[in-house]
Amino acid sequence: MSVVTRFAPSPTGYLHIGGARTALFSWLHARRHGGRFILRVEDTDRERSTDESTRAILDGMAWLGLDCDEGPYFQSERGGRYREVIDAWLQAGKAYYCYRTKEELDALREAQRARGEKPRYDGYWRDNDETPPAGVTPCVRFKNPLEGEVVFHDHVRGEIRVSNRELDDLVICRADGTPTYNFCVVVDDHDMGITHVIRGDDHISNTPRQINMLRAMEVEPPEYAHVPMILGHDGKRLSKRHGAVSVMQYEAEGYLPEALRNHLVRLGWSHGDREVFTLDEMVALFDLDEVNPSAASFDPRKLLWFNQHYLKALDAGELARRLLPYLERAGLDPGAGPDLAALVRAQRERSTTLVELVENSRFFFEDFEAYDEKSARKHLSVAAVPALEAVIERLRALQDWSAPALHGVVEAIAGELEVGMGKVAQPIRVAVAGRAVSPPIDQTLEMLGRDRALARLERALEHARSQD
RNA sequence: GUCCCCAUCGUCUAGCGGUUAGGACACCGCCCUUUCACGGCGGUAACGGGGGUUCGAGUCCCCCUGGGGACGCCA
Repeated sequence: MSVVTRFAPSPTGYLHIGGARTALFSWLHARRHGGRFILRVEDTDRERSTDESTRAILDGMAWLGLDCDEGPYFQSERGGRYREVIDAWLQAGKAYYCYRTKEELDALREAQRARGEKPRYDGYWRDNDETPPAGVTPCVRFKNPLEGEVVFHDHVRGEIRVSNRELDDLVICRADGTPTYNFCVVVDDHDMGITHVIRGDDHISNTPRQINMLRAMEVEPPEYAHVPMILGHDGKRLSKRHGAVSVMQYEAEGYLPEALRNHLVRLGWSHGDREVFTLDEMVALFDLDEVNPSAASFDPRKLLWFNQHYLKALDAGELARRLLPYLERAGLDPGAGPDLAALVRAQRERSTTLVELVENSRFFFEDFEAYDEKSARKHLSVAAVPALEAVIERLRALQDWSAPALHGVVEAIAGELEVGMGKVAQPIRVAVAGRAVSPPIDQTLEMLGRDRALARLERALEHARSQD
């Protein structure tokens, strides 16, 4: 049988790290087995679901390269089908109307808790012939089996057994007529032919109930894999306090999808000593049965390392293309600077994100107001005057404005002045970049261009002369 | 409170009864060097505790501790 997996987020927020990892595992499992991957939006809670969230989730999936073969399906559009099953169950005695009010249920739960019991519905309206109270609109509950236990094999946890006594009769249809989550999942997973349910382990306790409902539909349950949660660096549940929790926030901060994907896949899954995986390699190697059952913490520093790794590894032309929006967002004109592929090659080993790369490269695109104070004091003092004078003179005369020729000039001047390369290169660097950090000075000058470089050198010479 | 789950360096992890407990990130040192980086080399650092089983336990079992999850007319 061909594999069908799904990712089923509820549109009540953006796509966060945990959801993205679940989606990735689900996608990988489908791809690995040549199956299909379905996206299903679980928007039965109309109060909390928003179109904006749906869009954010779709954007996040697209950015991560997790394309779906079917969907997105929306549960809000499948009301007829749910109604049909509910009516059938009511008819067959597999479900019943419950007239318990919210207040009664609260009191019941409170009493149970006070007695040290697990709070659960007491089954009052199950097989009850009493006349329904007037003025109460009932909800519908599923008749969970009273005896026996549910046993299933989980691909990451192994065998899981839960006694039906632990389970109560869950609401499948609210008083307002809308179906609830656990019920919709069951109908959808069956209708859509899902073979492997891959989801966060916070759903593990829903699984026995869902299996019971699947049995009520007289179908075999799919296979399950409950993947561990991702915790923040402090070991607590991931939240806004841990910085960027939305996948698209990482995009905004200049991370590459390759990096986030790679970091995510290594959270809970490994393949020997290997750290770096291309998408194709993940697809070829990923195995649900190798997923680690314990929760993992998200380490932003490792993500940074992956990001720089891909910055160094990816094609410079491709990265140049991806750099465009970041330049624009930074208020820079991509046409006002050097060739972008060359820029990427020069800056990627000293940048960890695209945003950082842009900031490190600002001076190539626009003039700066002032020198970095510390750098200017150190490198643009009167002591730098002779070197700057020599540099300006020689560069004016230089015919071939290329890195090798520029390198020759710097080297020659250092030799003539009998000083180290740093005594010449650093003043030039501060003069043209405004600070003491930049790519190798010959490359920096070449990319900057003759006119810009000479103008900035002259300005720096004036500055140096004025220091005392 | 009740039920369930998890447990190797700070973090991600390898390990699947016999290992000097390996790798990666981070950190520290050295080298390279015109800056910052990159790179190279080296280093610090872990089996939560207690009982078993076994000739032998990080690996299997139990308890404790710690952490997490679930207990909605939320998903």
